[in-house]
Order: sequence, then C-alpha cells, then structure tokens
Amino acid sequence: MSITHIFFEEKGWAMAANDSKSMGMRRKPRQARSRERVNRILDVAEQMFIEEGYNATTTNAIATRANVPIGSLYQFFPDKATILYALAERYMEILHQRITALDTEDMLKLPLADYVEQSVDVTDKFFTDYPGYHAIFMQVQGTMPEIEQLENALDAQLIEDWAIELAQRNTNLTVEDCEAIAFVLVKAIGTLLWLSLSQAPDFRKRLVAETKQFTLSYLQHYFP
Amino acid sequence: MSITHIFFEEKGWAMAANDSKSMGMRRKPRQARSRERVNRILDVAEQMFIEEGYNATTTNAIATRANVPIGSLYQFFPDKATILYALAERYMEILHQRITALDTEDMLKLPLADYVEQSVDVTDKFFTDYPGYHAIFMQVQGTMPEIEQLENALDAQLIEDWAIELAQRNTNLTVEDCEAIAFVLVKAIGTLLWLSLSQAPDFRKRLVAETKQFTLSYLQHYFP
Amino acid sequence: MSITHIFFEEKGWAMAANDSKSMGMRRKPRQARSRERVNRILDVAEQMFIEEGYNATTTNAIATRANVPIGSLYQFFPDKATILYALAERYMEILHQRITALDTEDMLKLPLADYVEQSVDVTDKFFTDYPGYHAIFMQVQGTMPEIEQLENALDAQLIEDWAIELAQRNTNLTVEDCEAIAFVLVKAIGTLLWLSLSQAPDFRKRLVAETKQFTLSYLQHYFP
Amino acid sequence: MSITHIFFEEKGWAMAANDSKSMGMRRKPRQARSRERVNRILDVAEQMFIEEGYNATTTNAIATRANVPIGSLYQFFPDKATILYALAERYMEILHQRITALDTEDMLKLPLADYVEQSVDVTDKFFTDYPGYHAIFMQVQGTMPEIEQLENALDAQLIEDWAIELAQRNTNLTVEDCEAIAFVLVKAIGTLLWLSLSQAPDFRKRLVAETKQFTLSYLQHYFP
DNA sequence: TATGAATGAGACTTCATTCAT
DNA sequence: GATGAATGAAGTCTCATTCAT
Repeated sequence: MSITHIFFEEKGWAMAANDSKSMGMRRKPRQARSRERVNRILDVAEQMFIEEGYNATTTNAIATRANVPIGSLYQFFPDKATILYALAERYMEILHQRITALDTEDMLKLPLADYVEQSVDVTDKFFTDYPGYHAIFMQVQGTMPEIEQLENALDAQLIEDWAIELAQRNTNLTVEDCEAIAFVLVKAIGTLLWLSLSQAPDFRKRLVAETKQFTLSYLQHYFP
Repeated sequence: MSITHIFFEEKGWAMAANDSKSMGMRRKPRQARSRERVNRILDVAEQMFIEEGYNATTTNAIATRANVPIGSLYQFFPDKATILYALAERYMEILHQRITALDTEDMLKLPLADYVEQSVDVTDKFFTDYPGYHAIFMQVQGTMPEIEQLENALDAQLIEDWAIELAQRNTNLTVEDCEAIAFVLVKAIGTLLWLSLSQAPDFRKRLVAETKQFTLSYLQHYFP
Repeated sequence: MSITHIFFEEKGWAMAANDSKSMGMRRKPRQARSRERVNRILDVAEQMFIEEGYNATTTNAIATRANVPIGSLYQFFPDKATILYALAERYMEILHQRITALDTEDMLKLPLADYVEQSVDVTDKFFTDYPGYHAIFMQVQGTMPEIEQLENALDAQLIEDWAIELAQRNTNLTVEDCEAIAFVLVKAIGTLLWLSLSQAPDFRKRLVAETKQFTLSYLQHYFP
Repeated sequence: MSITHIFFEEKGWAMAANDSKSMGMRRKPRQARSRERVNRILDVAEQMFIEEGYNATTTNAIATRANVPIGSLYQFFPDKATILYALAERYMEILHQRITALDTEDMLKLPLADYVEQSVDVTDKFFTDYPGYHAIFMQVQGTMPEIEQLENALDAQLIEDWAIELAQRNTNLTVEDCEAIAFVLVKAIGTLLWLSLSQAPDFRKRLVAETKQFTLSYLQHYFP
C-alpha cells in the first residue's frame, strides 16, 4: 500500500467524501434514483459554475437544468454553498483515487526525470479531466472559509505526499526543507497546468513541457 | 530609458490608467476633493472586496464606509464592475511605475542570481504592498471578461519584459522559447509569492527563498 | 359565422390573448388561485394606471394593493411593461368577444342608420365598461413600441372589419376607399366616445348622438 | 378684427403666454441671451419628449443637449413639469397667432366646402409644423391636471371659435347645438390629422381628403 | 417523501432638485 | 447671477430558501 494511501486513511478523507459533516449534505442519497439526482445536480452545477460563475448561477437554474425539482435539490443540499462543497469533495475523492493508484514505492525507484514526467502527467490529466477544479475554486478565494479549508486540505495532502517522497530520495533534507519544496512544486505545477488549459494547443504543449523542465531543474538542485 | 519603459509607452498603458475608456469612469475627478473621494471609494472597495468578496460587497456599503453618498459614487462609476476595473487600472499603474523604475540595462549586467533576487523581491514587494491584487482578481476569473482582459494585458506585459531580457542574455534562444519561459516564471512567481502572504512568517520567508531558488534553477538550465 | 370572427381566427388573436409570447407572461397561471392573483394584479394595475399614470405607478404599489407579494408579481410578469401588455391583451380579448358576438350577416341587412346606431353603441359600451382602454394607452403613445404594435393591430382589425362591411354595401368602392373610410370612422368614433366619458351626462349624451350623426352623414356620402 | 381675436383677448391668452402664473416660469427671461436659452431648452425638450417620452427624458439631458447648465435651467423652470407647461403655452401662442391671422369675416362669406377646406388645411399645417403637439400631450393625459387644463382651454377656444361661426351661418341652431358640433369637429379633425402624420405619404393625403369630406358631410347635415 | 409556487429582504441604479462656490 | 457637483429617496427586479399540498 502506498504512503499516499495511508495518509488519506489517516486524515480521514476517504470518509470525508462520503459523510455529511458540519457543512455536508442534508441527507445521504441511498436510493439509486437519489444518487443519480445528486450526481446530475453536481454535474450541472460544475458546468454552470465554470460557465457563468458561482454567484451568477442560481439554484433554480441548476435544478431546472438537472431536471430535479428545486425542493428536492434542497433536500440534498441545505444551501447553495454546500453544492460547491460537495463538488470539492468529489474532486478530492477523485484525486485521492488517482494518487493512490500510483504505486509510490515503484516511483521512488524511477530516475528523477521520469518521476517528474509521471507526476506532472498525472496532474495534467486531472486538470484536463476536471477543468472546473481551479476555475471554480479561484472564484471563491477568500470568501468561503469552509471551501478554502477543504481546498487547502487537498493541496496539503498533495504537498505532504511530495514531501515524503522527497525525504526518501534525499535523507539530508529536513522535513521543513521537503515541505517548502513540495509546496512550491504543487502550487506552481497546479497553476501552470491549469493556465495551460486555456492556451492554444501548441503553446499548451510547450507549457506542459516547461512545467516538467522547471520541476526537474528545481529538484536537481536538491537531488544532484 | 529602459526597454520596459518603452514597451509601456508603446502599448499605451500609461494613458490607459488615466483615461476613461469604454469601461471607464463616468466623470474624471479634476478637483482635489473629487480625486480624494474617488480614492477613498477605491480604498474602501479594495478592502471590502478582499474581506467580503466582490459579490458580497454592496455599492451602498462601499459608499457608506467611504463616507460618500451613493449618488456621488455613481457619478464617478457607472456601475459596480467599473469600480473593480478602476482598481485593476490602479494596480496596473503602480506596477508600471515600479517596473519602469528598474533600469533594465543595469539589470542585464547583473549575474543571473542577483537578477533573479532583485526581480523576485520587486514582485514580492508589490504583493506585500497590494495584497488585494491577486485576492480580488481570483474571484472574478472567468466571469468578467473586461477585467480578465486587463489582467491578461498586465501579465502579458510582464511576460514580454522578461522574454526580452532573456533573449538578450542568451541569443541562442528563439522568441518562442523566451516567451514560454517568461510565461512560466511570471505565473509561477506570482502565484507563489501571493500564496506566501497567507503563510506564517517563517514559512513565508522560506517560500520567498524557494521561489528564488526555483527561478534560478530553472533559468540556469537555459543560461548555464 | 361572421366575417369578423373569421378574421380574428386567421390572425390568431384568440390565441394571442392566451399564450405567452415574446413579450408575454413569465408563467401561465393554471391553478385557480394563481389565475385569481393575476386578475387581481391586472385589475389593480388598470385602476392605478388610470388614476396615477403608468409611470407614477410602482410595481410594489401594485403588488401591495393587490395583496400579492412583489416576488409573486414578478413570477407572472417579467417586468412592469408586461403588465401593461397583458392589460392590452385582456382588452383585445374582450373586444374580440364583443365584436364576434355581433352577427355581421344580419347587420348587413340593416338600414345604414340602424347599422351606425348599433356600431356606435357597441363601441360606446366598450368604453363605458373599460374606461381604462384609452386612458392607459394614450399615456404610452410613442414610448412603448410593443404596446403600440398591439394597439395598432387591434385598431387595424376593427378597421378591416368596417372596410369589409363597407365593401359589401357598396361594390363601387375600391378596397383603398373602404380602408380609408374605415380608418377615419374607427379613429374618430373611438376618440369622440372616449372623450365623451369625461363630460357632463347631458353633454355626453349629446356627444354620442352627434357621433352617430356624423358617422351617418359621412357614410351617406358614399352610400346614398 | 376677427371674432377669434377678440376671444383670445377676452380670455387673456395673449398674456398667459408671456406671464409666469401659478405654474409658470420662475423668472421671465429679459436678456436676449436668456430668451435664447429658454427657447433652446424648449426646442430640445419638445424634441426629446417626442422621441423618448416625457418621463424618459431627464432634465439633465435636456440641459446638456440645449447647452445650458442644469442650474440655469432650474432658474427658468422651477421643475420638469413647468417645461411641459411652457411648451403648451408656446403651442397655444402659435395657434392663437395662426387663428387670428385668418380673417373670420371673410371666411363666413365662403361656401361651406371652401370654408371646410381652409379650416382643415390650417389645422393640418399646424400639426405638420408642430408634430409634438399631440405626441406630447397624449402622454400626460390624466396624470398632469395643470397641463390638461391648459390643453382643454386651448381646445375649448378652438371649439368656441367654430361654434360662433356655425351659429352665424345657421341661426336656427342653438348655442348648445353649435358647441356640440364644434366639439365633434375639433376633436375628430385634430385626431385624424395627427394620426395622418405617421402614415405613408399617399395614405396620409387620402386621410386629409377624407377628413375634409367627413367634415363637409357632417356640416351639410346642419347647413343644407 | 416530493414538489414548485410563494416569499420579501435587499441589490443596483436613477434623476429631479439644491446650493456652495 | 451662473454653475454643475452633490444628494438620497425611491424604483425595478432577483433569488435563496421555505412549506403547504
């Protein structure tokens, strides 16, 4: 079992993604129909939040486009913010699955260049598959503490993962060193890959390549 | 005169920051009292946009806190969005001044490490002095084309500046190379320094240092 | 079936009065309670538009006097203008019913004097029953194209009806002749009867009589 | 001196058009510059009231388009309604001049057909020259008693003129008869000629002709 | 449980009028 | 007297959320 996996378990994220917490869903959908409805609501909300923005998207519009009565929507989600929160949780769950799918122990054996290559590609795939991730969360920066907390937790997890792997590759580095490096990498890689999404295809490819390059250059400084 | 300076002139930013354009102010404040009012409105708006978010901030609240009647606010700004736009222009003007203050010719003579050191410090100072810059514009990503355009123009300018300087340091690089590298640097440095603002002091210092390190490592790859 | 009736069907007015069109209602009231609400809104609006004028009447005042929350009002009517439009449609529907109730074929057999007598009386009754008709629409002349269009359509219909009947009474007249005569009659009779409403009872009676006389004299010129 | 003239004098209209009354202008413009300003304001207001409607036209817009500071506008006109009132007075003055220009005594000698011809033509010319007359006053029907009063007075004057002339042509008719007939004629002719303004040129000509025809037919009934 | 019509506080914005300069 | 920036009451309309059916 990968280290990442262990961390997720420890921090309770696997559960977080399914339970209703302080800011969670009102009722867990147990019936198949309900689960499908909830997913439709989240899909529609994701799309509309990206297209029109969180504030410009009305709950009624989400319900209408999801073919779900507004009353039902409010049975699953106590308020509009919770929809965003649930979306965040869904992203987290997906990212968790992707990361745990990578076998960390094998990755440690890879040469640094290959390790960077794979890590960036996995992140890139995530952004390609879920373009809403950044688009949505940027909008609520600083205005929705609950969401920000979740997002930070998500990034913190990624950072922790990197930090641990870095620590294992170079035992001379302190934990603080590793965490700072990992912070820089996760945030910089995340931003660049996200930005690359809205660029022309050729430039986008170039940006992904440069992302790998700067990651590698930076790491080579610490892992010569 | 620095290259940067020339570019700003060419592109007309210096004027853009002073004229009312398509999305500009309704009336330019010429009297001292009016100019003070407009600045008070912008200061209050900046503060509230950061604290409560753009959408949660009402025009009446801005007017009240700025001690300006709502009618007067609307004499200067045709609508709420224009306040944000004016804020963006103000940031742009300031950044323009700071950048043109650096003498580019001297910087080209600096060793790479010092060049990086200075560039990152200038950017960091800007974010420290104007913490609203990122905080505000992240919120409206994808929902306010006019603002985004302005922000992109600003970043594009910074990228162009970097690109030109890089081209002069290493004439083997193509324009495309330089622009891709500059894009990566501007966006990554911007994000990292902005994020560092909300970190604990020690970690923040470390992040600034790492930002420099990562910039240097990356550039050394191209400028050995 | 009368000619008038056929024309109304052809032109689709009967439907227009029931469907929500481009400038139509937001939601059609299907429940009895909703229909009653919509009617209360229209009644109150009619009254207030007459008493205070269209512009001086606020949507909140309408809602309050109709005992309907402002939000509900806006569920039926997307904006204030649509209330006026709906009022116009209601008048149109009523007038349509009244006109189709007259059996045109029988009227053609009447002597000219009786024909005039009946036609003027029907119009007069309409104005007596719906004093808002002219009062309201005069106010928005030249400022609300949508409404004007509807009003013109209504008058055009009346004119068309008259023109056809005139053509059948005197086959020597061209279509153009009939339409010009009908235009004059519809507009002049409409104005005079409407103005008579605000006159003292005796003078009002005299005016109705003179309206008939003037109509008859004019028609006798063409139908000796 | 014509009868009409005498009446105008008696009723004091000639003065009314120059003095500030209860609802009159704040200050009579005595300087040439002021008089010119007032006229420019009235011209602009007339145009805008026709184009945009009375309510949609702002006093600031009038002042701007008239090249008169808003403060000055309010020195001449205490409020917006007074501008409309002054416009009404200006129309009245003009109409008065036109009517007194006709020599009533000569007109009485004319055959009925020629008399009708001339009267309608004069009225038509007035509407052609001052298309705002009806356009503006229709809009404020029932919402501005002061204006309505003035308009009624104006029409009452015209009616009175007609009535007297009719009485002189046929001494068998009572005063009441003449007034009822004159009322019908003034209102019907006014409406039709005004409506004709917005019709296609050919149809407009036809309407003017029909207006003369119905006037003649109607009068022939009383003056065989 | 499911539905969707109903609710009303409150957002943005306008504009007739004033009054300090 | 002349000016035009300043004022704020009031208007239109939205939308998250509820609750009667």
